[in-house]
Amino acid sequence: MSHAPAVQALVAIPLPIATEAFSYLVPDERGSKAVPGVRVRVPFRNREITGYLVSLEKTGDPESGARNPQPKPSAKPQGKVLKPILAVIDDHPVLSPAMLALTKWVADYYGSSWGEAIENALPRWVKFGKKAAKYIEKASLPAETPPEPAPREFELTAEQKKAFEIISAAIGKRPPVTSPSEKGGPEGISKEKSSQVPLCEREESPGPLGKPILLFGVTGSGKSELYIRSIRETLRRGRGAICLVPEIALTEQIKRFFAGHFGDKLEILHSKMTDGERFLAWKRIELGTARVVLGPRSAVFAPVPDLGLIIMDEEHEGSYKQETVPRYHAREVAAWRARHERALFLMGTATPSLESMRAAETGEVTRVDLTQRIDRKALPKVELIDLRRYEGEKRASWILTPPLMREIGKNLAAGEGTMLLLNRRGFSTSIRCKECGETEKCKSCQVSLTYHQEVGLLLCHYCNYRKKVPDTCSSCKAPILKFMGFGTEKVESEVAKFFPKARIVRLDADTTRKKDAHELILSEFRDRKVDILIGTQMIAKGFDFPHVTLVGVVLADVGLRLPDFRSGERTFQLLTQFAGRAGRGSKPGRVLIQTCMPDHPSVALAKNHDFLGFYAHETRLRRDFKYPPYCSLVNIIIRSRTENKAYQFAREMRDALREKLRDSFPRTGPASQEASPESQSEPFGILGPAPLPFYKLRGHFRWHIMLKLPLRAPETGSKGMPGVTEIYKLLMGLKKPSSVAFAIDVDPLNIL
DNA sequence: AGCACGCCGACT
DNA sequence: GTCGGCGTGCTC
Repeated sequence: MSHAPAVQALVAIPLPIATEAFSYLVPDERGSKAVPGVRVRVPFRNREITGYLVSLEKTGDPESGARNPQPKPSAKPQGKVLKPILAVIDDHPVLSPAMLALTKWVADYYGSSWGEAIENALPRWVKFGKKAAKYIEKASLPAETPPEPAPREFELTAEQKKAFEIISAAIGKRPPVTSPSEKGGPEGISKEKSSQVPLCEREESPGPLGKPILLFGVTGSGKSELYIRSIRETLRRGRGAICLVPEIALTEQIKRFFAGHFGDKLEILHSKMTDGERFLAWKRIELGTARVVLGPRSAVFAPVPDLGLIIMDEEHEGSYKQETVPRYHAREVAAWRARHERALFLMGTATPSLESMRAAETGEVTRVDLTQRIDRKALPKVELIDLRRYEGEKRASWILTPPLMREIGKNLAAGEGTMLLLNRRGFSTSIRCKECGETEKCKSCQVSLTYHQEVGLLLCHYCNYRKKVPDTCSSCKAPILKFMGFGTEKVESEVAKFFPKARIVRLDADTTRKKDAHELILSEFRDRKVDILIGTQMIAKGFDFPHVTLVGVVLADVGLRLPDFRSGERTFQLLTQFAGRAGRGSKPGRVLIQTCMPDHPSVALAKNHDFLGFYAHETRLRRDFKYPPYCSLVNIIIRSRTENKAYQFAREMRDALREKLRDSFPRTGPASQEASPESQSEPFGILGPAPLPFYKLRGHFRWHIMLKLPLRAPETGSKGMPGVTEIYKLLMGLKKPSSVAFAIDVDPLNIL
């Protein structure tokens, strides 16, 4: 019997397991190295794996088992003899206490294990090895950056000045949580509790200055300039900053914009960098050599010590949501992190998400408006072209109407840039049999196959299945097949046909397969080696091409009929953002939108750049039908190759959830049948199981269960409602056939 | 996730 | 009689 005060450690395991952390003994000789945040090798069942030490707890006598003075709900050694930690991998923590708390919150909110959330927050190289040491020295040196051009200084407009006053006041009134620590190392959260890690339950209400800011500024109103000044102000106070952009492709654009302002204090962080580059960047950030981090959503986890500012550009962008476990939204992670590290969270966009707009309405977020473009440039004039008026009419092209054609011609003659948008790639949407009316479909997805002329194949846009164009109909063998609909490839060939001298380039998922292709195409267009840029939504996002004066939408209705409550919002955003690409230089811009639904609010209100009008319209729908931001959604997707098994398991899951939530919903008993989304009397509840819009995808049959919960229930389990953590544990505890898989998606963006 | 344990089919 | 199929359950 040992009487020495033994030390126990909680270790998070990066596997999909409901138990959030496992207890291990810390052998005396490893005591000094075993601190929260280090990686450890531990025995796990009959193998050995790497886990993350998340906290330490002292116990009297480990052999006597379960008598913990303060039993943690998380880990229960329940009388078993604990196994010892085999080795401590790191000399210094790879996770600060702040990062441990953040990843814990991510796991709880989004329904993953703590270990998975930790692994997600760390760069790849941590997983493997420690070829590290040789880089560390290099990391503490300033990076060799080529001499940068002197930053262009812009005079702020009156509106920008006012906005900046609010922002800088918010930055100024946020002292760091801890007094700058001895080493200036990665410290983050208040000392009193920081040794015991799960401190995230603490919900302090942020004062008026603790609120995030939503910078709502029309396209071209100079948001980037405000970002630069905000970062500079943050640096001036000795604190660090993170700037998030929707896509890796946009880091280049912003980096160019930032060039000269932050010198070697700027570091880029994204997943397409090599491990070596990432390691160096990570270390420079961690050591405080670099103080400004720029990158896509994953950069929200950058280990910036004494973080003072998080910027999220194009806040409404769907790419901020991760589609793999943990399915986090960088906006929520940033908001939580900023709150707990006393940083300012600054979001910017011309078309806010309904969530952020609503938050501004309720006062959780401070809204700051920029209503004018810089230099008083006018917003481009938008013209709608009603395609129904041209129906049956004889015309040269059935894709490009005469007005659009005319404008393209004019622009070419004037030597100005033109962009054409169609949010659908490929050549033909489908090919249909003239005899029986059937279209060629993907065997594993039941979706129409799209014809791609360039590769001469039919492709499935969901699973990438490809096959040759058949000579005869697959279902009735009739030999007459007709090409239906059109995509970007067809637009390209059509434009080339009518404007043979124009230099045209296409930007979509197909032309950007190759590495750097994206940047290459864009720079060709920027350098005016190309007259017309044709593409999918990829070309609508945040780019600044001053020479573009004409912007055309080939068909605005794509996506407007999708069975997704966000389709209207997405279409409005796409049209408004795309319209904003025109007239950013000295000459005014024109926008032409071809549509069959000119009266649809998403189209009609985009014509007037009327975001507030759209918000008023859309928010009414969401409130009446109880959709976000008036409720929280949790989507559970169940899939199996065997049709019956998916459905059966989905029903078992539904029953278990009903049992669990029985008392939470005022009037929803187990007897209430599958609630329809239309029933307004019962706004909250369990919907489904229902087949997903793409019932058969990649050979899997897919069902989903939707939980409609009161706001904020995922996080706190408010109003007696279980939180996601509890639901996650419940679902993980169900006995599940191995042929069935399920995924939990909290605050889903796509109901697919 | 892995990995072992477990109970039913066609093979040296 | 065994090798091995993958359904089921557990990991401090």
